[in-house]
Amino acid sequence: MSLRHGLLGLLAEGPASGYDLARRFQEVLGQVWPAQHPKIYAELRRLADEELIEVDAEGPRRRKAYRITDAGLAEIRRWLTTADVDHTIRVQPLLRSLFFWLMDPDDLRAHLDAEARFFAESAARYRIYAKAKDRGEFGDSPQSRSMRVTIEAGIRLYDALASWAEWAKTVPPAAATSSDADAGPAGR
Amino acid sequence: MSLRHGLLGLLAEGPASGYDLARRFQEVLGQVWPAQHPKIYAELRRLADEELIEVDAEGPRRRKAYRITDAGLAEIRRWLTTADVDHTIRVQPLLRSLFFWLMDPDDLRAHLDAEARFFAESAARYRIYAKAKDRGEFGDSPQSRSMRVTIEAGIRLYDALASWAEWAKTVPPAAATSSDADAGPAGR
DNA sequence: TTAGGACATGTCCTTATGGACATGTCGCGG
DNA sequence: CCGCGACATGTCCATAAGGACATGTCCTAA
Repeated sequence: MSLRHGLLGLLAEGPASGYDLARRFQEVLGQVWPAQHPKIYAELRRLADEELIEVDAEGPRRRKAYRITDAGLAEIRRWLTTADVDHTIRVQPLLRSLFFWLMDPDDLRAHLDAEARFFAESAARYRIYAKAKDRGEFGDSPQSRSMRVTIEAGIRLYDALASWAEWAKTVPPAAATSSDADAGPAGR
Repeated sequence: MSLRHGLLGLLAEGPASGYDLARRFQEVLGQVWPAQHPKIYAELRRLADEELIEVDAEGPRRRKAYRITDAGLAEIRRWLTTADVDHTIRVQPLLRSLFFWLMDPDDLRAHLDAEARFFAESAARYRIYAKAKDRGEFGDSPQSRSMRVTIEAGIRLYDALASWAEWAKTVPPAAATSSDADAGPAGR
């Protein structure tokens, strides 16, 4: 359950409404931590019940901005320092790659081309963010520095995946010269 | 819902029981695609209901081995070639890094040390697998080649994260010289 | 003045995931 | 022959996540 702490962390930067948070989540973490608004509104209510956040202001259109409380700040800090990190890397392309041997070589090449392109584009997108930050467009607050660190992770991860996809194209699907006997259920 | 296709893919390599599949999932994909046995058994039953797999043999201790059917093979191939890839990279350390500014610098350094160590160890673990495969310990079937590709992704991803964590340690937490005025709710 | 788009918050249902708990079998070593 | 560890399969519950559907407001431009 990291959404909870994601929200607390974002609220630590300053008051925001559920709508704001949904947008920020989508923008900054869309590729990394998807969260749709129903989940966010529900979680905000729960956080408010537990007094980790409180209503800061009510605006037009039923807008309700929340502010983090001292208890909330303590909780996010506790999470950051004492809670175990979940090291699971849930990346579907990795799962798929286990089964590449089931694919027609031409389909596979096309697939890897598309994947490499996608990863490279994602890396480029994060690079643009990083450049903007390095130019000072987001100021130089501690928060923006942390964002820069997150962005760097995105760049490195997507670069790694892009180069992996390129490399994967160079791996021949099966032993080229020797016995091709045991095709098993995969035989076409 | 990729567990379904994960199971189909593993069964495409040959018959296996739920227990076997749970072990393989844990072994090969433990860090990437966690799946505990209750889910696996339930999904196998559903797959059998839809006749994408069928019972291959029953052994001692209620052991039931499943075999993929032609329909199942067609389904996994369909998934691999036509289904959209989910490009979400669900990595909790990235989410956490957005909030590093909330951490005490010493805690953060210790945290990044531990993270770097963990990522480097994971990369090393995958490297050992890769070496074994390259020495021919897993034979040279198409399946093992795909596994080699998956392992390579693991290596590159963990290397990227390890170097990122090292790099992150070199980022000063905030503007060193200039104004340190607006501490906001984060002020200690 | 009115239609459309961005703002803003929700309900409801289904499926997924994690984790605790339960049950029983087989083989082996002491 | 008895106990233990690996084998093997499940139920049950709580929470998380995804996605469809619903509702209404405010502002702006045609």
